[in-house]
Amino acid sequence: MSDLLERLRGRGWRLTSQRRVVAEVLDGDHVHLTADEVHARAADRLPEISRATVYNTLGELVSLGEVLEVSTDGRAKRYDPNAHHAHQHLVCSGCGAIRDVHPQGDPVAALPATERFGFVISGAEVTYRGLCPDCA
Amino acid sequence: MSDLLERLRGRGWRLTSQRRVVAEVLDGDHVHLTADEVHARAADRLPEISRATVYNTLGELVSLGEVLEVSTDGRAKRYDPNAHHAHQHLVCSGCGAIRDVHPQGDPVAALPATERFGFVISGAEVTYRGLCPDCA
DNA sequence: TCCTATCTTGGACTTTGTCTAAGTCAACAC
DNA sequence: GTGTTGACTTAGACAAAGTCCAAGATAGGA
Repeated sequence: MSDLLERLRGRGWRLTSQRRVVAEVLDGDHVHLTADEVHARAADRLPEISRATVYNTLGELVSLGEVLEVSTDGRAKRYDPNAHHAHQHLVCSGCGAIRDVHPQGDPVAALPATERFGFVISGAEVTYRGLCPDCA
Repeated sequence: MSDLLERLRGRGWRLTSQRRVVAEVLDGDHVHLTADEVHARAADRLPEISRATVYNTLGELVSLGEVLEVSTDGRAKRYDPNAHHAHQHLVCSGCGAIRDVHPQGDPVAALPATERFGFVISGAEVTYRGLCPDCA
């Protein structure tokens, strides 16, 4: 994730301790935290950080394409730092656990022209649902 | 939708005027209303209907499998009465318009066993994104 | 017609997210 | 190293979406 900070500096970002901590919290695989969870973990390291700053920083990371916004349950949005490798999500209907998964083929190709109604398609998001080994 | 009311009566539902109006509002193709929109349209016919009743009724219809809950934007959930024909959704990134679409093949089949991590998969939801003819 | 479990209501409350005005500070120039 | 300045952060008010509850109303069976 340190290269992320370099990329952000290259885009004219001021490198504040708050932004650094948010970026650090979002490091790793299969990370899908809500904004509140990001705030809680960031506050462990930087107790004064405000919710508004966490929301601002997450929004900036999303619009820069460094982080994906995922809403799998209609509740809080989740933030996925794995934005540079195409993937979909597998969600446990029992406990809500989320895994990144890689289906075969391109889902967009499965939509025939007659089913596109003149839309210019830019992409597709797939959410697989099921029960994880612990919940099954 | 009148057969829906019959099915509900068969399941022991009390047939109140509020439930009848909510079911009527949800009649038709390509209907994807938010709870607030359902409430507004229901209130046109039955001014005293409360938001709580609309939420209750929608929740009941969803758990009976008569209506699908769709959250395409992380904002308000939308309610889709087309629950008895498998379909996916195409959403305009410009204006938010939603169409029901029917991709080829089964998206679940595209997920190899090695990518299932021991989950028992129950289904998949696909959201296609793009620009509609008016917004393009 | 009466009874009662179920349903509805209004309003308080919670969660998630946005906005604003005032204060702070990173980065650049010197 | 010091000063300057515009971008950044903060606390708290606000808003949208949804849930919960106690009290009153009513559908449908007896």
